[in-house]
Amino acid sequence: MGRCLRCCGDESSGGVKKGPWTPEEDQKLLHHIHKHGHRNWRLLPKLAGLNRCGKSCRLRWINYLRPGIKREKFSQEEEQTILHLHSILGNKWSTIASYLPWRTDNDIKNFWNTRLKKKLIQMGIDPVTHQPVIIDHYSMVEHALRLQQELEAQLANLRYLQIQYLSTISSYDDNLNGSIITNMEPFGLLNSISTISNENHNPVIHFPQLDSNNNHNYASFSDGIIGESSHFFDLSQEREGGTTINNDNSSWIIPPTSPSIAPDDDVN
DNA sequence: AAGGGTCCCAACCGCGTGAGG
DNA sequence: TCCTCACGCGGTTGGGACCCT
Repeated sequence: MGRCLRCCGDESSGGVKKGPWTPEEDQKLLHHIHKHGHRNWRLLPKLAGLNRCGKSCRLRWINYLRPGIKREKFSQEEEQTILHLHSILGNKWSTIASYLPWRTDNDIKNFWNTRLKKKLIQMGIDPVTHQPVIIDHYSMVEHALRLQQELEAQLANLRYLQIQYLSTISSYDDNLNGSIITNMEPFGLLNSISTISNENHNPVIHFPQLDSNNNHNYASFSDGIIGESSHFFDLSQEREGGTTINNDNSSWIIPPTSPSIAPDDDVN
C-alpha cells in the first residue's frame, strides 16, 4: 500500500507518524478540538502539534474520540436494525450509521464484516441480496440423490405395510372395486411413515381403485417430497401371491422383512 | 508451553464528489 | 469550463488477542 500522497505528502517531505494513537496524541487532539474545533483537518495536525496527517486526525476523532460513541457490544436490537437497513441500503455504512448515531460507520462496517455477514451465510442467506442462496447444480443433484434414497426407504416400508394390509382384508376384490374400505387403520399407519426419515415428508395414501383397462387394483401414494409425484402399485400381483409389486415403470422385489418394522408387529 | 490459525478492530488507502477560484 | 483542494466514504490491511491442537 502506498502513502496517500494527496493529504500526507511523501516520505521525502519528512513523512508523518502512522499506526496506533498514543494517549498523549489523543490528549493533544482533544485539547485542540475543544479549544478551536475542527474546521480544517489539513491544518489541524500542525496547529495541534501532532505529527499526523489530517485524515488520520479526522478518523481518530470520528471513530474514537468524538463524544457520545457507544463502545459496548452490539445489542440484538441494533443487530436487527443493521440487518434491516442493510437489506434496503446495501453497504452504505455512513447512511446506516446515521440511524445509530452512537455508533460509527467503521464500527458498523466491522460488525457486519466480522459477524453479521458470516451469520447470514451460515443461515443460507446471501448477505448481498438477503435472499436464500440458490444451490448450484452439483448441490441440487446431491440433494436429489439424498431425497431419492429417503424416498426408497419409505417405499420399502410402504411395500411391507401394503402386504400386511392386504393380508388383513378377506374379500379384497369386492370391497376395493366399490371403494368401500372398512378397516382404515393400515392407511393411518402408512401416513405415519413420514416420520421415518424426515418429518417434512408427508405421504398421502389415496384409496385403492380399480383400473378399468386391465382390471388391476392400484393404490397411489403421493409422497409430498417433490411436488405431487405419485407411485402406483399393482396390488393384484401381490394378491395373487407373487413376490413383486409393480409400479408404473418397474417391478419391486418385496423384501422378506420390513427395514423398520419387525415382521411380528401387529399392523392391525 | 508453543506455535499456528482465526477473529476482531483500529487505522490506512484510494477514489468520488462538491466547493471555490 | 477546468483545475485544485479538502472532505467523506467504502474497501482493505496490520497486528494484537484469543483459541485450538
